[in-house]
This record gives sequence, C-alpha cells and structure tokens, in this order.
Amino acid sequence: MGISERKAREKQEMRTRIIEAATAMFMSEGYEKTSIRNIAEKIEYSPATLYLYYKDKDELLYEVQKQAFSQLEDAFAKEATSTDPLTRLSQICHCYVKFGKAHPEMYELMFMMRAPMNSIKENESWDNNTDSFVVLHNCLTECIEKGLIRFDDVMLAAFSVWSMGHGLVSLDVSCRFQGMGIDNTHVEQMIVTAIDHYLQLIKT
Amino acid sequence: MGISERKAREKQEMRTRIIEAATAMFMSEGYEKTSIRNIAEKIEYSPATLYLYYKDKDELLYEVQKQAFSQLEDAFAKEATSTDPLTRLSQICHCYVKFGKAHPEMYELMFMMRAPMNSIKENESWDNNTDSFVVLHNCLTECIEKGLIRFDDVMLAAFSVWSMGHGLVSLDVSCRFQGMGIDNTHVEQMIVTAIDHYLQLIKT
DNA sequence: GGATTTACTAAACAGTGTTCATTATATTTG
DNA sequence: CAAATATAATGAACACTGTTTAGTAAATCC
Repeated sequence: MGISERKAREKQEMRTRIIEAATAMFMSEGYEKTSIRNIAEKIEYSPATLYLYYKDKDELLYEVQKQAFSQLEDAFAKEATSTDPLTRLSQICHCYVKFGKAHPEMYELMFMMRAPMNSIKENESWDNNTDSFVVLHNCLTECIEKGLIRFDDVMLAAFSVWSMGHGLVSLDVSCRFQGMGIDNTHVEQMIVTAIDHYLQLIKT
Repeated sequence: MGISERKAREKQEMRTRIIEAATAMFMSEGYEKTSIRNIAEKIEYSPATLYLYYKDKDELLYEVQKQAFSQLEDAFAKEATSTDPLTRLSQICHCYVKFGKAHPEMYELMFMMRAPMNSIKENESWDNNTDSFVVLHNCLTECIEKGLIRFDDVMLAAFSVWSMGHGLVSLDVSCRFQGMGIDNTHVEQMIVTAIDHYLQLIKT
C-alpha cells in the first residue's frame, strides 16, 4: 500500500516545513516576533493547521530546540577533533562559546528559556541535550582516566565545565555583563580568557 | 507648600504598592500568571492606572528586579560575615545558590530573562546588580591581595566565580540538569559539591 | 459514483499589553 | 463660597496572542 506511505511522508514533510520556518524566524526575527500566526503565514497555511502537527507552541519550540542541538552537535563534530583529550576539551569549550555568540536566540531556547521544557511528558526526561553532553562526558572520561584533570568524578567534572561555560555565555546573552565596569566590546575576549583560565585551573 | 509634598508621597506610595503586589504575585503565582490586569485587580485599580506610574511592563519588571536584588544584598549582609576572605567567599557562593533555590522565579527575573533589560535607556547601564556584585568584588580583591587565590585580575576572578555560580543555579532553575543521568533529588547536593570543588581549585 | 475518511480553514474564545477620550475628584483662583 | 482649572482614574477600544471547534473541500475507499 504505497498510498499510506506517501501520506506518512507528506505528514513528515509538513512537520519539517513547519519547524524549518519556525527555526528561520527564530534566528532572524527573534523570539518575540515569532508567533504561531507568523509561522503559519510564512508557510502559507492557516494557524489552525499547525495544531494538526504539533499539539501546542511548547511542543513546537521543543522540536526547534531539538534541531538547534543537532546543529551544536555538528559544530562539535567539526571543531572538536583533536585526539589529545585536553586539547579536545578546549576545542569543545570554545566551540560552545562561539555557538552561543553566533546564535543567541537559539542559545536562549536551548538552555535558558523554560517554555520548551513544558512539553516534556510525565515520566519522560529531556534528551535533546544528551548527544552533545555525551561529547563532553566522553572527553572528560578520557581526561580523568589519563589523570589530566583535577577531578575524580566524571559527572561532577561534566557539570562543572558545562556550568562554567554556560554561566559565561548565558550572562552575556542576557546582557548581565553590561554596566559591570567592563567595556562592552571586550566582553567576548573576557569570556575566552575566563574559559582558558578555568582550563588551566583544572589541569593537574 | 505641604500639599505638593503629600502628592509626591502618595505617588511614591502608589508606586511601591504596585511593585509590592507585582513582587508578591511573581513569587506566589509565578511569571506566567502575572499580568498587568492581574496586578491591577490585586490592588483594586484599573489596569490603565498602572501606566500612570510605569511606562510599560518592562519598566515594572525592572523595578521588581531592583527589589529582588535588594533582597539578595540583605542575604549577603546576613550570611557572608566572616572576616576571613576565603571563608566569606564560600559564604557568598552558598548564599547565592540558596537564594536561587528558594526563589527561582525571582532568580529568573534577575539573571535569566531578557524582558526587564529592555527598559534600560540608551547611554544608561544596568545597575540593579552593582551593589551585590561589589560584595563579591571586594571579597575577591582581598583574596588576591593576600595571595589566597590563583587569580591576578580581580575582574576576571569576579566574572569567573559569578559565572560558575550562575551556571549551576540557572541550569537547575531551567531544569536543564534533568535527564542528564543524575537523580533529580541529588542535584542540589551536586551543585553544592561543584561549588566547593571550584573553591578548592582556585585556592593557591 | 456514492460513502467515508482525511486535510484544512474561518471564526470565535479568552486572554495579553497598551492607548485614549471621558469622567470624577481635588486643588487653585476670582 | 463658586467657578475654573489641574490632577487622577477609568471604560472601552485596538491589535495582538495561543487555542478550539464547527464546518468545508478534497482525496481515498468500496
């Protein structure tokens, strides 16, 4: 029965068409300007149609978030390639910062906003971030195995490194470094310096 | 002319009545449920009246944020009292984490949400956080002067410590630690452990 | 070809932030 | 004190928002 397969394919095409439009609007116009009606208008469908493919806006945001994480993974795969775990750790961190700087709206959706997390069903856990977290986790496992960093527990190390990176990026994204006595154009450099300093600190 | 003074006082009373209602609703009902209409209803005034005292919602949020920072300062003043700068640094960090855990909605408004930052006028900078940041800055200045931590630059140290603390708290507030392979009830303990571990790392 | 399932949408609902003409109150002036 | 004026507050509207539902058009099945 090829007809039901085509239907399923068309349904999937519609789903990707929606999230691609949503993602594009998110990155160009920003979160504020992105409403269900705007997305519907962009793909030339009625707003009500979107609800045949996603149960509410949170679920849609969740799917956009998923795609954003897939982009972060790609960035890791491209830029964090060193076989030396310490070098790779540095690559991961700088890649993470670069990603946040390049796509602040996406970063907000991935790590800061509460909205997309609402669509997580009961007894189900958030797994959009797992793959990219595994990249960090594996790297730190290797670092610890070889005794390169001052951590015993891999999980503690992963959470610490991630928190430091996220803290720097998110405070920048939410403009909380402004008016803190540092020149605004030098913030980016300061973030890189802070990351490098931290990586020096955790070295054995 | 006592009559204009009374007018000014009444105006100020109304302003504080508004932000107190807003703050209370923020902490009890959460951000989602807090609208201009809800706040107006709470203080038994018309929604339009709020606009005679605050030009828009962002400005109102900004004022609520200011009060939240004043509460954080109070917490610092009460809990970070040690004369030993390293001990005081630890007190500051743990106090910060405790504050975020106790008032996640407020934390979101203070450090994560973009909204209140929109009301900052051009050529004016954000100063709601300066006082509490100074507490950290002063502490770290003393630490560096006495050669207690592995930092040369006070600003770099302040941004690093703040970012680590904020990273841990904000990832928790935005539920990003969920589904990361750690028991949800142990997240709080993990955060404390990560802070303590970091403080050990930066010690000379 | 007629019945039925599927895909889509127009219209409405309840809510939001915000503005403005109008009303009620308080103050100042003649 | 009464009239004129300045101040304070609001009702109603505007342009949005996410979401639901009844109804329509098209594709599929028998």
